[in-house]
Amino acid sequence: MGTKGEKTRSDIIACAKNLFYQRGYDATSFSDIVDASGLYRGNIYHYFKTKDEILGAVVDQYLTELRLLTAQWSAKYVTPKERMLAFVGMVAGNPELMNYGCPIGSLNMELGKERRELQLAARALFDCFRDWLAEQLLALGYGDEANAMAIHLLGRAEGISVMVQVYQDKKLLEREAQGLADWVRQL
Amino acid sequence: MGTKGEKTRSDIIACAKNLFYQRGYDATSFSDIVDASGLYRGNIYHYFKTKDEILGAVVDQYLTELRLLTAQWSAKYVTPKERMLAFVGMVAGNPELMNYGCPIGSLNMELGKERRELQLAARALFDCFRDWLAEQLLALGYGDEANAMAIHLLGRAEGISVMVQVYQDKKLLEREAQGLADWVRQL
DNA sequence: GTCTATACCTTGATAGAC
DNA sequence: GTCTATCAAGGTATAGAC
Repeated sequence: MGTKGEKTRSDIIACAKNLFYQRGYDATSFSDIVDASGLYRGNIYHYFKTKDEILGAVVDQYLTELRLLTAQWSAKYVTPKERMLAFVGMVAGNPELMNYGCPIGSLNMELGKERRELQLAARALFDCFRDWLAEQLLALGYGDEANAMAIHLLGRAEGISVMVQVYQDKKLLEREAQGLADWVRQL
Repeated sequence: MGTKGEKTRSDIIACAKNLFYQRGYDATSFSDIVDASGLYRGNIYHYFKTKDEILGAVVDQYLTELRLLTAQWSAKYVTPKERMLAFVGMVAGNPELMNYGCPIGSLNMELGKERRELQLAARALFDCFRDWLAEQLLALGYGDEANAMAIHLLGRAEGISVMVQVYQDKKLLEREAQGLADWVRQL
């Protein structure tokens, strides 16, 4: 596999990732990806036979990024609370939420509607955060509850994403993120 | 306007409402609505010129239902807390959340992606719940915060919907709904 | 690995007979 | 108000020359 091919491939993935996030998976056509990438139809078909295949690669790309992100947080912050606050900070400091919502949440919701095979792959992105958060909660001394608490935290973050996207209100984001940070601190 | 026409029209709306919820707005084609309704293409075009028009009618239909629902809660329950618990109970007792998520939330998220004109109409559904919840919080003695608290409650409910749809876990729904009910009780 | 051309299907939308 | 036939546009998918 040559270097040029790898670049083309990753360009396609980056383009599709953006479009899927900003327009949604269904609303993005194969042609949209062709246009946005500046490549030729057949060239893209050389790498991916179907749109679903591209989605698989996009999810893999997300997964790689999320693993890197959580690893960086683990390296940068020492205490479990600081680490979880880094997660909350990511939500609070993401103004794109107002325009397109949470990339992971919106993708899962869309695929969760009668496309469960595809959603199962996208669910791994939630698992990634959930497991990392549960690790921190275990370190804080929570035992069996750690997993449920991690899902609670994730759900709160998703709820904030939804409301922020619906009302496009920066104050709302700040206020709710603050509330979630408080929840982490009182653990 | 004849009775028959009214029935046909409401049949179209009911069909589209179902499909939009179960598959999503983009994933539902005009032909899907034709097939599901059992009517003929041209007949549907007689009532609605575009798919967007059908969406508008579906949103209106939701709005009518939500207003009826909150009015019924207001009539059935006396205290503000009981009323808000009725809202939480609706979330807890809705197993369809596992399959398709929150109808209002998923519709808004989908339309919120570069289709803001359409999403603005769908936002009214959130406003309906928000205003009614804020009323209850005002009655509880919360002043300026009532609105923000109503949005917090709505957001929590949306977050639960997302996580339940993603993990399709009934225990998760029960546990999180319980937590939300506790939050209402401690107000 | 790059690019052109095209086949074929589904989409939203319409005109007009009944 | 009901139904049929059809439209142009845009969709996915593919073959094959370079």
